[in-house]
Order: sequence, then C-alpha cells, then structure tokens
Amino acid sequence: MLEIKYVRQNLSEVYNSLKKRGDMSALDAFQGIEAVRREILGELEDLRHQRNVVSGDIADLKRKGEDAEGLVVQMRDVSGRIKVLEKNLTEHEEKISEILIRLPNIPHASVPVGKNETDNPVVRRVGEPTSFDFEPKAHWTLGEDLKILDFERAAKIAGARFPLYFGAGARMERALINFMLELHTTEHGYTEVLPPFIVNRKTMTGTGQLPKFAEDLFKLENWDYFLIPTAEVPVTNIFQDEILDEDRLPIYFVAYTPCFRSEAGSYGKDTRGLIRQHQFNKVELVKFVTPETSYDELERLLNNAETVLQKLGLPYRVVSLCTGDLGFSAAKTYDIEVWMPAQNTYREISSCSNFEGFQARRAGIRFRRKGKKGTEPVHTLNGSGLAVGRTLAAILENYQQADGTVIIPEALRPYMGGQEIILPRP
RNA sequence: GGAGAGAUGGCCGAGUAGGUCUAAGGCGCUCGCCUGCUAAGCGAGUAUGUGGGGAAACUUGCAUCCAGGGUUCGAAUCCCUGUCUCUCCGCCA
Repeated sequence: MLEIKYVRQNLSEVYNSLKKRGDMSALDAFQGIEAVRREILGELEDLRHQRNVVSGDIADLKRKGEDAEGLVVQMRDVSGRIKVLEKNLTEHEEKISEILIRLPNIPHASVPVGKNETDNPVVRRVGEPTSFDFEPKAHWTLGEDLKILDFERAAKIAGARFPLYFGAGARMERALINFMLELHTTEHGYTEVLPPFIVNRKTMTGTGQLPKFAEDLFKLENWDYFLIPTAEVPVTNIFQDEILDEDRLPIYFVAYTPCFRSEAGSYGKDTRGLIRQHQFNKVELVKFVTPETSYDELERLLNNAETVLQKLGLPYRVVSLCTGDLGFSAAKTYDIEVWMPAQNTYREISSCSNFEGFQARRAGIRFRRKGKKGTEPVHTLNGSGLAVGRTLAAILENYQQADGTVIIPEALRPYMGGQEIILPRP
C-alpha cells in the first residue's frame, strides 16, 4: 500500500509510474473522494471538540447542582450531526482504502522499463548450459523411469498438478530442504522459522495477495482461512502491527513450507513435470531492514539464493524484471533462472524482491530510530532460496547420464546418507 | 464440545452506583544532576495514528483502554455481537 499522504501530494507522479502497470480508473476517483473526506473530517473534528468542551461544562454544572438542561438539549443536536458525519466519513474512508489497497507498488528507479518478460535484461550468467553427448530426457521421464516420481498416481489421489515422490526422489526433496536450511542458517545468518501453513485474511492482505489475487489462492470452505502460496506470507506477517527498535534490524528469517497455488489461468502451461504444481515445497528467505539499506540487502539476498545453485553446480542466469513484469507488491525484483536441458531453456527457480515499505504499511510493521520520535515502515524483502521441486527437476535433468541414472551433486550427498547416484527403483 | 475467568500505555498494574480518566502507581528506558568507578539518590521526559501552527525545539485539535455495533449531552466504565487468551472437564496426534 502506498501512503495516502504521498498519493495525495504526488498524484501525477503516482499516476505516471503506475500507468504501465494496469487499470488506473480507480486512481481517477481518488482525488475527489479524498477532498470530500478531508472536508467531512474537518467539520467532524470541530463538532467533536465542541461536544468534548460542553460535556465538561455539563459535568461541572451538575456537580454544583445547577441546571444543565439547555446545554444537554443543544448537544443532542450536535451529537446527531456528529453521528451523520461519522457515517459519511466511514463511507469515504472505505472508498479511499479500497482504492489504495488495490494500487500496486511504484517501481524503483533502477527497474528497467519494458512491457513483458521478453524485456527483462539478463544481469549475469553463471555456468555454461550443460552439454550432453546424448539426447537429454525431461525430468518427468527420468523420474518416472527411475520410479521416483509418479504423476499418474498423484492424479488419482488428488488431481492434476500434484506431486508424488518415492524412494530417492522423496529423499532428495527432503535432503534439498535440509541442505538449503543449513546453508542459510549457518553461512548466511538467517534464523530458521517454521510458520503456520494456513493464514487468515488480514495476513493475506498484509503481503498483498488479497484483495486482488484471491483467485490464485486455495481457500478453506466455511473458514476465512487460506492455504499459503509462499512462506513470505506468514513470515513477513510475524511482526504485523508491531513497532521494532532500530537496533533489532536487520532481521533475517529462512523458512521451509509447502506452498499451495490454484494456478488459475495457467491451463495448458507446464502440464508435465514438477514445474507448475498446486502443491510444492519452497525454502524462503525473508528480511526486515531499514530503508537506507534495503537495496544492498536485496543484492545480498540474491547472492544467498545464487549460492544454493552454485553449490549444487547448476547453471543459471539472473534477470531483472522490467516494469511490465514486476509483481503487484514489489518495487524491484530479480529472478534467478536455472538451466533446464530437456527444454533447452532457463526456467525461474527463485524470485528475489524488495518491497520497500509497501507490505510494511499494509501489515503495520514499523520501527523507531534511536533517539528519534515517531515511527517509519520497515522495508521488507524476500526471495526463494530455492523452489525445491524445481531444483530437484533441474538436478535430474542436468545430472542425468546416458543410461537414465542420475548423479547426486556432491553438496547434497551428506544429506542423503552418502548416496552418490540414483538407480532405477525395482 | 461443556463450564468459568479475562483482554488497559514498552512491561506490570489501578480504575465498573458513567462526568477534572486530559488513565493512578510501579518497572523499564532516555536525558540531566550528584557521587573519583559501580551501585544508590535527585530532577525531567517517555504510546500510536491523523490534521493545524512553527525553520526547529515545540505547540495545538481529533481519534484510540481487544474489535465492531448500541444506550447517553457525555462510555475504559452500561448493553449486544465477535475475536483472542487463560483455567477446569470431555475428545484427540
């Protein structure tokens, strides 16, 4: 959410910077409604002041045993008027917050201008695309042949876009989670968190999933609860409505959670394999930092996520999302894309964003500077470190051998009891 | 699921026959004084949001005692609804 004062005072700038990001009709209405709101508020506060003063007078008169009936009658009218204005004010406030809560974040000045993902510039490439002297197979073929992935039976149990792992597949998924958590906690200074996987409406609104993107979420029937689409949601909301002392910042959290997404509107996309699932595992990095450090922190967070790929020996590239491809809440985002040999392309495996104060204002996460009055929103950041299912898919494809077996990356072996290779399950 | 108790400022905690609550008191914290260090002591300050004035220190209006509604000239206080917490019972991994 943008700050109401900022929108009021910089309407044309807000308009311009958000124009590329979609429907601006709501913003057109803002100015008029906000002017009326402020007018009502002015009159209302005057009347409330009058009521406060006169009520005190009435109390004095009664204490002295004098007659106060005249003032009481007078205040009856004032109170009536206050009630009308209050209702009116509430209506205008609701309209304003309805507009503000649906307004996306303003892109940072360093974000490249562009229309869609084809305009995202590549920041760097690390590692060469894996070369094979045979035709590399897709991870779903490898997984099914090795009998460590079974999409057919998963569909029977749940439906399309659900995973079912067996044997070394299940073990590698678990090993990846542990490997990533260990790396980020012991080498990168993050504190491990295990949050709820189901959250309420306020929490979903705090990070920006609601109200605009309800169709992307799984909602529990008869409950105002939602399955989390990412650990970002519960973890960022840990400090919801809190004021942190400056010296507590920065705060780094890493959390493993399953993630649940409806994938509405992606019918026909990535229908095979682990790339696009209704349920997948992810290790997420979340930071709470002071505004002046947040862009340095973004670079470090990105590096922390890249380290996972480097240690696993997977080729990847980093792209900077352009204005047209930026998510609703983000001010700046880097995507990390891993090389997928069978598809002969890079696929997103991590998304690292700085939200600046956008989520913090929605969720009420503030901090107090030492020796200064007042509070400021913290800056929040997060990034996948990494999407686990996609990492497993990338390992299968990049580490496959001509005979269909898969070498286990060395960094992962300690988490798999020393196992070095995945052979077909009998 | 049944019965009961509760929710007040950073923390503890007073405050229910509605009216100096413009929220006592304590702790903590900040600044200053004092003591050669430390401790103790003394003094002052110490919530959030939003609007006005001021270069600023500051000053001033309104709102906020879990949330939402109601009664009233006036609500932390009375009424209704909801949320959460705690205790006991039942059930349960």
